[in-house]
Order: sequence, then C-alpha cells, then structure tokens
Amino acid sequence: MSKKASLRRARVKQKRLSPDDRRKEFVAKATEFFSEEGFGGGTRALARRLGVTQPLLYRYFPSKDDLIKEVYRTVYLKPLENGWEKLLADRSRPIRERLQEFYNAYTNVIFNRKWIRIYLYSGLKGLEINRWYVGVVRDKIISRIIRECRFEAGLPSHTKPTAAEIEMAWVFHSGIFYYGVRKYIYESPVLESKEQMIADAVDAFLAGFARVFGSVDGVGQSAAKEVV
Amino acid sequence: MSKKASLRRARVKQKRLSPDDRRKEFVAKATEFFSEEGFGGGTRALARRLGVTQPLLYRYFPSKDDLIKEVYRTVYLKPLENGWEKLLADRSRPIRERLQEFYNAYTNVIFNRKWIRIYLYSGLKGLEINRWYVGVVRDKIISRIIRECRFEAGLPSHTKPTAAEIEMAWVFHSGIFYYGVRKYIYESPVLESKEQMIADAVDAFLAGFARVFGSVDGVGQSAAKEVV
DNA sequence: TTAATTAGTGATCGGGCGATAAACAACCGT
DNA sequence: ACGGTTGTTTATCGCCCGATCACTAATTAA
Repeated sequence: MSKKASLRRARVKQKRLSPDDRRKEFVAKATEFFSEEGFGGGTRALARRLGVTQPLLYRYFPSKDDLIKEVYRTVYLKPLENGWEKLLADRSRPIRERLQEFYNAYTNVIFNRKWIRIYLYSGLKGLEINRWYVGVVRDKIISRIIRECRFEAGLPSHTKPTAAEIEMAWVFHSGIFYYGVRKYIYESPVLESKEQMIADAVDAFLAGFARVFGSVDGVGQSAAKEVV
Repeated sequence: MSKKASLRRARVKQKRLSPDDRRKEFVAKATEFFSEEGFGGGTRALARRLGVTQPLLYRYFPSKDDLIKEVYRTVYLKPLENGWEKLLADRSRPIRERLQEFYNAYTNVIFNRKWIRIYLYSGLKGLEINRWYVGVVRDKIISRIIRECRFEAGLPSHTKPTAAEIEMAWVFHSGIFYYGVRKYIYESPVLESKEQMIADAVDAFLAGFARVFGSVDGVGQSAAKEVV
C-alpha cells in the first residue's frame, strides 16, 4: 500500500498522461524528429525519443502517415495564423517600411531548421499541402506586394498583376527565403544581420521594380530587349 | 545449336554488357531514380528499372552508399566543367549582358528535375559535397559578380567584398535558382520565359546594387537605417 | 473497496531492406 | 570445340520497418 501510494505520488515513470497532452507532445516531438531524419525516420526511434514504446504511437494515430499529416498540418498552419495580409496592405505607411516589417515578422516564424526542413521535404514529396501553401503565398503575399508596388508607382493597382510582375516578386521573395535555407540547412555563413539582408533586398526589389515596370520613362516594358 | 546462335544474335535478354557501359548506365539511371525517390529508394526497385537483378549492382559498387556518392560526383561536377568564370569576368562587355548570358547558360544546365532534386536532397542530408558546391558557387560566382559590379560602379574592385555585398548577390542568385525549384519541384506555374525572368532579375539586381552600395550620392552605405 | 475503463507495454508478424555466396551462362583465347 | 574468365542470376541471410494483439497496470466511478 505504501509502495502503491509512493508510486502514485512520484509518478515514477512518465506514464499515464492525458490523451490530449500526449497527442500534442507526440505531434510536437514528431515534428522535430522528422525534420531531422526526414520522413523515412522510423517509428521506433521516434518512440525512443518520446520516452514511450513504439506501439503507443498507434493508439493515437492510425498509421505513421496520419501522424505525418498531422505534423504537416500544424507546421504549415502555424505561420498563417498571424494577420500578415493587413500589414502589407496598410497604405498609410511607406511600402519600403511595410515590406521590411512584413519580412522581418514572416522570417521570424519560418526561419528555423524545423520549419524549413519540413517545408523542403514536403516539396520534394510533391505533397498537396505544399502546393496549397505555395498557392497561399502567391495569393496572400506575392500578389499583394505587386498591387502595393503598383499603387506606390502610380500604376493601376486593380488590374490583375502580369506574369512578369508576379515572377519578379517571386524572385525577390525566394531570395529572402533562401537566406534561411543557406543558414539553417546548408549551415553556410550568412550576413549576420537578418534585418540588413531584408532591408537591402527590399531596397533592391523596389529599385528594380521601378526600373523594370514603373519608372521614369513612363510605361513599364520589362527588360528592354536589346540584342544580347 | 541453332537456339544458341539465335540467342547470341538477338541478345534476347540485355545481358553481358561491357563493364564500362554498365557502370555508366547504372550511374545515369541511378541519378534519375534517386532524384525521384530520394536516396531512401531501394536497390531492388532501382535494379528493376535498370532491367537487371539487384545483386548485380554489387558487382559494380561495393555498397549502395558508394553508388550514391558516384551519383553526387557526376551531378555536381558536370555543371562545373564549363568555363563560366571567364564569362563573368570579360570586361569588354557590359555587366548586364554578362550576367544575363551567364545565368542563361548556368540555368540551362541545372534547371531540370534531376539536378535540383539531387541538390536539395544532398543539402538536407548535410553532405560534405553539398557544402563544397556552395563554397564553389560563392568563390567562383558570387564573389566574381560583386567584383564586376564594383568595377562597373567605379568602386575599388580589388578589396574583399563585404558581407553585405556578398549577401545581396546571394539573394539575387537564390532568387533565380528558386525559379527552378518552383518550376521543377513544386511544379508551380512560373513565367514561361526563363530569359525574361533572368533579364528582369539582373536589372533589379543591378539597380538595387547601385542604389544600396554604389550610387549617386557617393559611398555606398547599405540600407540607410531610418527608424522602422 | 471493488469493478470497469483505458493508457501503456511486450511479444510478434509479414515484408522489404542491403548485402553475400554459390550456381549459371555468355564470352574469349586457344 | 574447349576450358577458363567473368557478367548475371537464384537463393538466402540478418536486420529493421510498420503494424497488431494480448496483456499489465494506473485511473475513475460506484
């Protein structure tokens, strides 16, 4: 009896957590685990890291694939909770400022080994959720940036962005994103100040956008085709 | 006898190739295979695709890992055979033209599903050869671009590029590279004309470089820090 | 205190994996 | 035509994987 009581008190092994906590813990640690090992990582190794036995995973998730899907869902959904669309669209502030602040905030969330690895792995797998996320970025970020740039340049901001404009914003966006890849995946030395990288990229993008689409001599014809 | 002869003639099963041809074929097809399946792909599936049995692989490569290393070697080395350094350094031609031509040529080699997938997989694995390749890009391409941009802007082109300059060229370079990722990995719609994408990116980069580092008001202080 | 419920475990299954060894069959010099 | 050489296959090993099931033990309700 006294033994029983002491066991109850000390909770010797970390057993018998509430199902909700366990689930959340599983998903969180599984995110870490798969981001390092890739989704080929074994359920036994995962369970070991969780401090439980492997079959327990199957009490909470019908299959490894379901667990993986849950990982994707949380990873991809988390960065979208914030109201970033508004930040970009606030025309009371200069576009340069908005872009800087947006990318500082956005990269604060996605620039970490876990997020980027999961993102790349899902991209390589060609998963639907990755395509969906790319679509969201295009519709909520890229398109918005073009519209704001046009507005700033005195161009019509209601008509649909052209493919060339979209592309230019993508190249800009990707350049920033890849800073994270170089830092957290390739572990290559990067400019220590993320803020400065973003500020410079924004400046270059704005200057480039004005030059290619907006600028001085009137209508934007992209990439004046002189003979190469 | 007649049977034997006919077999010899028809070469019914593709057996008995010369070791050299086999090796090359193995590496080539293995590149395709692993680029699709990831390096977790099985040797049996690979052998099936090659039309041979699985143990035959082990006559040509001591282990799966050795085969993979050979794949890396060929994939990474191929694009470096060309003399691209010279192209960027030819100061008799305008920098815009050189950058455009360089990136058109470079992307012609690396923009395909195989190359990009192998590259990303090796990056995620943290392999030495990937780090090495990134270093080569930095030393042969990124640094060179900065030097040429400086020269063009009348800045001293001998002193070592600053971290901020390097970073800006990386962001530019990565933006272009990621066009390939979006097209061949994410299979997302991109601007149909790769040439235009490059031309616009180059224009934006040059305008941005001038604005941030070079331009009108003399010395380049990067990203004039106004309060955000 | 006791019975029902349920979180967690131990043992195990079928299958695919990388790798090995022995048998077979095509080629080559003689 | 013949015997050694070598490219290729058949059969198989040990291992680890995802998944299942019967059992144990902690919790809860009576």
